[in-house]
Amino acid sequence: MYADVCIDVSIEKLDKPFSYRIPERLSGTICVGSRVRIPFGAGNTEKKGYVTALRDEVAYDPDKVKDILGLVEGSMGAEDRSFEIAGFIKNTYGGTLSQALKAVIPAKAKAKPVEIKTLVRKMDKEQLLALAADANRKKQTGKENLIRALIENERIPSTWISGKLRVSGSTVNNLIKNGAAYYETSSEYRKPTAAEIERKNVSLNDEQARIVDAIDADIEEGGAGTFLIHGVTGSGKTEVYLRLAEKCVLLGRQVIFLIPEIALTYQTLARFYSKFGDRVSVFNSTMSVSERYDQCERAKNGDIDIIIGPRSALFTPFPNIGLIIMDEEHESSYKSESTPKYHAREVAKKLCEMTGATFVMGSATPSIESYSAAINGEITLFKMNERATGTGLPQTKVVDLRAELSDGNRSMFSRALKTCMDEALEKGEQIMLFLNRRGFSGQVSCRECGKVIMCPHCEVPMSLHTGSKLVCHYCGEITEKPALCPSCGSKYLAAIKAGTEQVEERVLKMYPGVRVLRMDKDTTAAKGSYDKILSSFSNGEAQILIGTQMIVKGHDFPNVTVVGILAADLSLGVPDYRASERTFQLLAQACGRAGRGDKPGISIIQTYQPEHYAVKCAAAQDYEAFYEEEIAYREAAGYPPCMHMLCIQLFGPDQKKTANLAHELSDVIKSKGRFRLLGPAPANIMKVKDYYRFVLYAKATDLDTLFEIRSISEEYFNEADMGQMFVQFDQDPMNQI
DNA sequence: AGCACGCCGACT
DNA sequence: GTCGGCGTGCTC
Repeated sequence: MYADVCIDVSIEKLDKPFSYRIPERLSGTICVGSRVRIPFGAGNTEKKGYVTALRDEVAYDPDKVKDILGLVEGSMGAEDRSFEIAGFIKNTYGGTLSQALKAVIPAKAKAKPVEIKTLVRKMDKEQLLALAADANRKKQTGKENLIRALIENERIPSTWISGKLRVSGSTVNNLIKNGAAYYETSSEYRKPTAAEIERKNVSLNDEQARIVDAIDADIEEGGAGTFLIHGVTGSGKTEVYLRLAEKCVLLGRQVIFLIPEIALTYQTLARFYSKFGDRVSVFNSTMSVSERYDQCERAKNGDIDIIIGPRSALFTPFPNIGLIIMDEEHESSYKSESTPKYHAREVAKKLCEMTGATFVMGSATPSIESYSAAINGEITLFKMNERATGTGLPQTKVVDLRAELSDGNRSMFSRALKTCMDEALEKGEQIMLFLNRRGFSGQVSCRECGKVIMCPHCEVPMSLHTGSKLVCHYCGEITEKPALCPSCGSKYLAAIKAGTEQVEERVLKMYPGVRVLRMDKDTTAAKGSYDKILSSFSNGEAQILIGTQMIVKGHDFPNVTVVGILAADLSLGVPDYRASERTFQLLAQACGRAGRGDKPGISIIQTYQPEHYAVKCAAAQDYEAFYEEEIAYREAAGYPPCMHMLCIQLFGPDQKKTANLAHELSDVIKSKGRFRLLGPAPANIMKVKDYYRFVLYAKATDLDTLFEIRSISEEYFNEADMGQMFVQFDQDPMNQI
């Protein structure tokens, strides 16, 4: 008997099955998914891998086939299921099988924390410069590069060395031997936090009961149905989830409850804890390897019924999944941002098909994909319109910043917002100022008429480069920046810039002595500072909270009566076909933040584009109207979900070579068939860490065409002289890193 | 990733 | 010539 083994190395060249003989003594103990030890390479170094298939004969030269050494002790083999999912991920999103397996297997080994190896500089810079010069003289380019990197950085993670720098291990060893640097290994351990218990007894309203009954029926018959609950904030979705979970557990099946990374709030957790006690567990990315392992063991042994966690919780090895719930379905954190770039929504769907589980998604602002699937009848839609608590929606007011400007108000606060802030401060109420900073990428807009310069071919805003050139990041179109606004002729045509720091400065100038908290990437860099800022605001330690996206998610502040959205349209200008959708979601969420307590609240949306449908619909809290406009745009412009897209990203240290590779690839793809290609164009952020990035977009009405393009590309890259260049595929180009 | 082979500069 | 070291290519 022979076995195909997928070896534990995430190098594309090795991403193929290697055949091994199963020796007599092991026959019967090895099956598909087994974790095995195998001799590999000329030196027969011991490697680990997963058995992907069993077979009676091998295609490879039988004389060269080696024996499997044995099973790996104390490790989790890949369950049949994780294997199937890994295959699905690899096929759908690209990447290697071992990468997919790594994403899918929740806990690999029993103990052993992940070791992070870092190369640390030991010699002083002069000595290293001498070494570098020596290496240069001997034409040892790899060594020279490594030394130069070491001169610039005191510490170099080992992933850089093999990845970015492409320096071989022997070169590193040589440097260590010379005493130029040494390896440092470190590991991290953290503990999961326990949520406190809070009991609540809620009865369902008619709307909730109707939904629970319908989905219950599907759970009971194992119908593997997919449901979307479109419910406004505060409509009691969590209670519905709880009832469904309860039903599922009663039937002896397990529940996976997915939440966006950022929304790991105690409010939700506490409600699950109070209902299910220690039969529920939490999974999160900061947990140590052994903690993860424990969770997996508990799940496998039937010690828990419910797991709550971000997208990785999807891979909990429950024996009999009956229900997967995805809360805040539209959140972008459900998509993995590193290879394999899978989307938890699609993987969850697949998992439900495999296990006969029911899939329930919920959101106040569903993604266009899901809603369109619901409209087309592919999934079942439920609406929850009643607010369970009975409080009305907050009042919203849209302020036209162009009018403010023409009335002589050049400050970032409109008169309406200023008045509301004055009043709230006087009454001792709290204020949230939300700065939509997503569109920082240099879109050019007219300060007088609000016109944003768009690419003539792609309907995305163009970005300003080197002061005078406008570039489209989707198709590569380049034009000169016009001196005057093409729409109204104004000379106030400039890239918009605004940051939370400037806002804070202004607020302090306007209200001296008022306590202000700022929350953005800078102030939340330290671990735990996120919760700290939110809780100190919640305790009333500050009256004004200024922040980016992160302040609008989840948290309830009952004392907040004014929400100010400064420059709402900034995120409309992101070169992304999803800009309107993101803007609508953010605005709708932000508006929902005001008046969550018993006091009435007001949200003020300041914008240069008050007539834009994303702004108008968010202010009116009208999702359907927004959807109609947005789907029409996607249909007309050929964007998902009306068409599928594939993003091919090319990275390389040499701008010209990388661009050439991108062009050659484009030609190769075009020569193989009549495919719809856009680009190549420089990526949104073209140069990151000395690597230049180029992107190519492919569009198709069916996914198979895109898969075909991907395999053509992969084939091309296997034969091309890639040097230090590499490539990434992304089935959904939402986040161009 | 890691091992062997082979090429190239440096040194006896 | 030989030695030592780094680039290159292959691994069931």
